[in-house]
Amino acid sequence: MVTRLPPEPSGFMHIGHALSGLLNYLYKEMYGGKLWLRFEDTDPRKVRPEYYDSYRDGYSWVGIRWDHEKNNSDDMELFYEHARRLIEEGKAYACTCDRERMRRLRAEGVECEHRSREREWHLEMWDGMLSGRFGEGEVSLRLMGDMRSANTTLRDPVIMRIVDHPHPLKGDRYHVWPTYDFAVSIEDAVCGVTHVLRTSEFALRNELQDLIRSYLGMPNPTYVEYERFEFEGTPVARREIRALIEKGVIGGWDDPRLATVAAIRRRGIVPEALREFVLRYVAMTQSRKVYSWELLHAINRRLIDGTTPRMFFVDGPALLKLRGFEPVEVELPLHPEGHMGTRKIRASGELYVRFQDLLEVGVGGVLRLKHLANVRVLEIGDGRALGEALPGPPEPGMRVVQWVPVESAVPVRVLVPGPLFGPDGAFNEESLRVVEGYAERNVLNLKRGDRVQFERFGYCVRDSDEEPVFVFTHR
RNA sequence: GCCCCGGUAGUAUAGCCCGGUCAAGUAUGCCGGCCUCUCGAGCCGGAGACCCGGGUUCAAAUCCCGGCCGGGGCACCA
Repeated sequence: MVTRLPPEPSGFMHIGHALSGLLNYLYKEMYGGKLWLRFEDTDPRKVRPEYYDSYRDGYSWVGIRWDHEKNNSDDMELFYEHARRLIEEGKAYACTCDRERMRRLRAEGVECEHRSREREWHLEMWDGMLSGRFGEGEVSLRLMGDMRSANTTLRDPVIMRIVDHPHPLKGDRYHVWPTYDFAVSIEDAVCGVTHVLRTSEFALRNELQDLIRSYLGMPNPTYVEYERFEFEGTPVARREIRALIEKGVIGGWDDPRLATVAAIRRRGIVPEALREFVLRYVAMTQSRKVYSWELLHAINRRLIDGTTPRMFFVDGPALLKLRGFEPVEVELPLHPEGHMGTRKIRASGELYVRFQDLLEVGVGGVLRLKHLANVRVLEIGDGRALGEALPGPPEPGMRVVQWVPVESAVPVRVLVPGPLFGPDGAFNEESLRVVEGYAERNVLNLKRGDRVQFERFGYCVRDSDEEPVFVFTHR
């Protein structure tokens, strides 16, 4: 069994590519087969050199290991050879119709006069294409298909066309490029691909690609189609994302609200979570699916929980002064199960706690400063309060809260991404909330990419080495 | 407009091909409880679905027909 990953290096890799890649990888692993990474880079105008690596990195990151790699652009001579053979055998012809006319005739199912020209003329035109005698759009090579087929892709599609634009890898060495269907058909056969697992927008092309191969005497693969993967409130279409970036609505391709691999990685999703997600929730059915992020987040949470240290972060802080409190240094576990060691915090009589907690406990109420002391609230003012430390251990029923000493508090910002679009398709103005507050000093020991769970707030990833800025992963 | 393909709880899936064991399983989310010095983890319990209408059959989520709804394709892009 041989499967393949066929990315077009023309934009950033997103979660859909990762999921689809995982499906191909997992299947070939299951059957002990081979996997190809093959770049579909036959449109010189769209391909950008930096995206080749973006896919290699992305696939590697999710844990995919491929057995072979190539670029379609490496096989230009092969495409030329097969194209010529098709003309010689009367299976392809040169056509000088302009784009508009070709489109109309194909829609109407009508053959043009070029189709019935003599073979020598087609051969001569083909040679002319290769030698640079024609400019872009003047001639193209078409497959002898079926102009009356209900499947419109079979109506003599163009298989080779002239492109006057340098290719990022090949420079201006080639001016005649294969179209997608021609390149894929040949490459899948050449690579020995036995199973094509892909999204269903290609379904109509199966018949065409099989036809091309039958003309060339090549074997066909088995096709398995499934719907594209969408996630709630998150656009995946490149042009849509590009528009958002250009409008300045989002920061870039790794904006944490996005579903690009760069974004979910930055946000703290681990690759194992994606793998488990595929096994558990992804089915190769053709029904429409819009996954909710919760499904992925729940898996991710379980995976990172045991190895993520806990720290204190107070959002919506209020200054709490404690009457009669002796400064102490407390040592608290980095993880409730105790296997991650401890951290220390020196606490004095002035602390930040969540104002909301104070309000909910109310004057006269008692709350527990976790691992520090019980406190009776004496007064609550505007963003400040006065309390009295009580001796003794925590008692059942007390609200246990996080706290940060004023003198060592680190001002922290947490970027909390939400859905970019609401269910009605309207842009979500609050898609990125910036939560400000104070965190314990120990957060400064965290490096960019390190995760923490801010207790009673959620899992976060440090986003910058210079500043204490975090990205919210999930609850 | 033409051509394909789908429709199981809020979400994603299992079951459908080979009709009965499905008064429909699982996960997540939600609600309630237990546990816990986090609103995290863990444990227990609860509510929640076969798009609609016909047909075939002793029996239909499963087979057939129609309708409705949804998705995709109709480039010298991939």
